[in-house]
Amino acid sequence: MARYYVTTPIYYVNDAPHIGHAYTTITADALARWHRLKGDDVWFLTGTDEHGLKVKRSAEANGLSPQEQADVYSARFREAWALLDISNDDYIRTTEARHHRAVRALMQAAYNNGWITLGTYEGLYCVACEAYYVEDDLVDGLCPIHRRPVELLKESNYFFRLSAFSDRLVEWYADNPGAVTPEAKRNEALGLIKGGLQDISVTRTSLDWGVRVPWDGKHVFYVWYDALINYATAVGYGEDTVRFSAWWPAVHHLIGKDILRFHCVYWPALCMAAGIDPPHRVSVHGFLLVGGEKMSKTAFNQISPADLVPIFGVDGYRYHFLRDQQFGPDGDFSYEAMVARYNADLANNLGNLLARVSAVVHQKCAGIGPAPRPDSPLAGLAAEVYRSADAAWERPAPSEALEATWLLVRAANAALEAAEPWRAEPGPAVDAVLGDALEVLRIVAVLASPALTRSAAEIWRRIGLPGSPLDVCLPEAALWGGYPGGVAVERGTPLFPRLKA
RNA sequence: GGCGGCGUAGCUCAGUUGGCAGAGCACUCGGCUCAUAAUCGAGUUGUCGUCGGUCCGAGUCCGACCGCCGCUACCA
Repeated sequence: MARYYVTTPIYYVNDAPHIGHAYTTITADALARWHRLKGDDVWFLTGTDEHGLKVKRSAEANGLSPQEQADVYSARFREAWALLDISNDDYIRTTEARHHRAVRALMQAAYNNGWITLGTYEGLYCVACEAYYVEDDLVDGLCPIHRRPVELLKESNYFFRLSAFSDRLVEWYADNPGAVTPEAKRNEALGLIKGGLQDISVTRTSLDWGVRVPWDGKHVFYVWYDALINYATAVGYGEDTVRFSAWWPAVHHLIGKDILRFHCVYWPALCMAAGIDPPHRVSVHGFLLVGGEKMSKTAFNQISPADLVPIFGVDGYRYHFLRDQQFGPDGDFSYEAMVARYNADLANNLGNLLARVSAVVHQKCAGIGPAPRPDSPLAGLAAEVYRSADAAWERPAPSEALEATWLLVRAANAALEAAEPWRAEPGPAVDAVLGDALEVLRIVAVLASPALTRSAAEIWRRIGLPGSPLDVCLPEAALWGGYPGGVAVERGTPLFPRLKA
C-alpha cells in the first residue's frame, strides 16, 4: 500500500484565517481525500506556529500570556477548518511538548554532526522592541514601531552552516526533478541556491518564547527552524523510529510562494544536516489576489471563509477555489466569478442533471433507477476522464482534475438530449439512457468527492446507492457499470440552487 | 543591475517534436420542454504584443523592441 503524507504550512497565530490560508488547506484536504479513495495510507497534517517575537508582542498588546494568545488564534484556525470539512488526521501546535522534544532532537542531531556552530550576529537593534532590524525596515533611520534610534548590537548566536550544502542541494535538485513543483518555482529555488548561500542564525538569546536549545539553555531556536520541524514531529521524529521511517520522506508539502526559500532551500538542507532524507515533494502555489491586490490586514481586503460559506455552502466554496484557481500562478478572487462558476458547473450542469434524471426516472420507470448499458457510448469517456483526473491530482492540478470530470457531466446532459427519454414510451430504450445517466452521476460523485464533500454523498444517496462515495476504492469505483439498477431514486429539492448575480 | 516568466476570442486560459487557430464562460440564432429562466445544437469574435529573420510553411524557432510580472542583488 502506498503511503501519502500531505502537509499544509503551520499557520502563524498572529493572523485570522482568510481565504489564502484556506486555499492551501482545501487543496491539501482534496489531495488527502483523493489518495484515500485510491486506497493509499494517508496522513494529513495541518496546525499552527505559535512561537516567536510577533506572538509575544501581540500577546502583550492584548494583555495575554503568549500561550493564551496562541490558544485563542489556534482555535480560530481549527474552527475555520471544521467549517470547511477539512479532514486532517492531526493538528500540530508548536507549543506542544511532543514538538519541543522533536525540535531538540533534530537540532541536536544537526549539532552533533557539526553543522551548527557558535557565531556572532551583528545587527541594528531596537531596545524597546527587543528585536533586530535591517536598514530597509527603518523609517528615517529609526525603529518603525517606536520611532527611536536603533543601535548596532552584537549577539552570540548559533548558526546553521547552510553554505556547506550548496553542492548537495544542487545535486538533490538534479536527482529529483519532481521535488519542487511547478517548474517555475523549482527554478526560483535553484536560483536561490546557485546565487550563493550564507550561513544562517538559528537561535536567539533576546527572546524566551520558543524552544530551548538543548546544549545551551541561554538560547531558544529561531521560530522558523522550530516551525519547519513540525512536519517531522507529527510522524514521530525522535520518539517512534518505526513510525517515522514509515512516513518519511513520503511527504508532500503544500506551501504558498512566500515561504519557498524556507521549504525549498533551508528545510532540505536541514534534513540533510540532521541525517534524514529531504521531503519527497514541495508544491508551491501563488497568492489569491483580491481585485488584483494582495490581501493584507492594512488594506482591509481580507476575506474569510466564514464570509462566503453561508452564501455558497461548503461545497460551493471548496469547488470554486479548487476549480477556478489554478495551482501555481497567482489568481484573482472575485465574487462575480465565484457566482458564475457556481451557477454554470454546480447548478446548471451537475445539479440540474441530477434533477432531470430523477424526474424522468419517476415518470418513466416508477422511480426505480435502471442499470447502465455495459457498452454505453459514455463508457469510453468515463475511462478517459478517470485517467485525466488521476494524472491531474498527481501533478497536483485540482482545477484540471475537476475540469476533466465535468466533461462527463456535459456528455451525460447531451446524451439525454439526443435520446429524449421524456418523449418515449417506457421500455428498454428509456432504461438504457437513464441507466447511463445514473452511472455518470455515480462516477462523478466519486471523482468530485474530494471537492464536494457533502453533495457527492447526497447524490449517492439520492440515486439509491448504499454507503458513501467517500468509502469506495479507486480505480475500481470509476469503472463503468458500477450502478446496479433496480434501486429507488429520490426526487429532491435542487442540490445547488442557482444564485443571483 | 542579474536571472526567469508572461503578452492567443469580450473574460479565464489551453495550444505537445513548427503543418488548416482551440476549450469553458459570456453573446447570437435555432431545437427541446424531463429539468434549477435549466439543457442540447449551430454560430460570431482573434493583424496569436510590435518589427524583422530562418523555413515550402512560424502562435510555436532566432533577433530586436514595447508592455506586464516574478525572483534576486549586505535584509537572521
